[in-house]
Amino acid sequence: MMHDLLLTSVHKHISLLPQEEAHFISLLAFRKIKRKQFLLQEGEVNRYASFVIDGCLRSYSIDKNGFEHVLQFAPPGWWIGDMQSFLTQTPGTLHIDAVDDSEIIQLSKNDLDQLYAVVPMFERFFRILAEKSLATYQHRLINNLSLSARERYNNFCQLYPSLIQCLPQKQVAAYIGVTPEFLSKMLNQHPNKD
Amino acid sequence: MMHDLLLTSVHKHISLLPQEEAHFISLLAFRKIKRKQFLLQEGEVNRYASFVIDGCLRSYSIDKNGFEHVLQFAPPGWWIGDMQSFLTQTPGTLHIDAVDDSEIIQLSKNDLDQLYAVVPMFERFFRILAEKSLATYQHRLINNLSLSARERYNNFCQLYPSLIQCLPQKQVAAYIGVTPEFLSKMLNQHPNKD
DNA sequence: AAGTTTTCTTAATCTACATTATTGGTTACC
DNA sequence: GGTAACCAATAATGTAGATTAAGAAAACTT
Repeated sequence: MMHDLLLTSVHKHISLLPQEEAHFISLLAFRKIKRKQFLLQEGEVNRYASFVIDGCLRSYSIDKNGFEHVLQFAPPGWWIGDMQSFLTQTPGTLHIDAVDDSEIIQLSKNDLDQLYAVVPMFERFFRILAEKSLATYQHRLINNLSLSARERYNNFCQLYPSLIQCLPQKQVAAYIGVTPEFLSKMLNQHPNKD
Repeated sequence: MMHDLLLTSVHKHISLLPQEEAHFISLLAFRKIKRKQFLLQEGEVNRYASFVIDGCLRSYSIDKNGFEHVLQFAPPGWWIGDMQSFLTQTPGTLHIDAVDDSEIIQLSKNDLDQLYAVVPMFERFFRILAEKSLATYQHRLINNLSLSARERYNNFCQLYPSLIQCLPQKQVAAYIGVTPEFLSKMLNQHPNKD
């Protein structure tokens, strides 16, 4: 069923009564996003948490020279949003769009806040998600400070083997923090060097 | 009183009954850490969440060439730990030591897990902390991908004006991701350029 | 199927930052 | 109070990766 992936993820961390689960499901909205369509643009308020069930989205910022820097790719099973904007409900700095035709499930900030009051177990669920995500970003930051471009690329391949196949090279470059030209040169001059 | 700073922080996000607060306090352990003393070393399991009430700690990793990269500074009012190690209770990759003589309050992973069961409101407290921290790391990552060393330095000064005063330059360098030599040159060649 | 857009490749040149080495100035400590 | 340990400054040299520019190869569009 449509919510299976999300419910599986929820049940991995918390147990719910049938009516709690039903209430949760009643708050969810299904939505399709076509390739290259925006889910969010810089300056907008991120009013929904979005869970990807098919396709792939990405969040990124555009710097003052017009270059894109990818914060996150979200294949099925991942949440995506502009955290800062979502938490404070103020205009954000990130763009989010679909790199493939995608299907997502959305939960509004208002509904989420009410969900916390009605089913406090969700506090735990999102605490655990946030903590794991936090540890991941800390690790990525350390990697960016200490590894070479080649090492960051190998890392990415190892961490997201499914993404490497479906993403254009320039997106990978914008994630690991090099120009597309340099990534191309690197891959063709020292192929598969590990 | 000794726990004031921590309780103020807790009350900013959640309300507690007197006996809930008393229970929380009963789980806390006070500890002093002398300058340069280790709170945690690479390969150890991080069994305690630590809240700084005086002084300043830092967490950092050491790369294969022996260079330090600072993940976080923790002045009074901040939590510090190796998140990955704390969550999984497996050996971690970070070092944590005191940059000044410090005083901290510790809460063990076991006690914290029990606290969640006894006083579920703490799920919310630590969810909020994790979410805010997550947004901060995302922002720092984007900065590292898109800004020059000079801009990252200015950013640091603006974000942590109190730290700039008490930290040696080489620690700031290890945080923003440049060598101490380059930071020194940068500051003396283009002083205060903003 | 031709045309348009996007992505990848290659190569020359450039630069932000690293590396190495030396110095002098503090602070910590037997 | 001397010596070790640490920290900042400076400078010469080196390099990973950026920039610019161009053309080739895919990939969508109609």
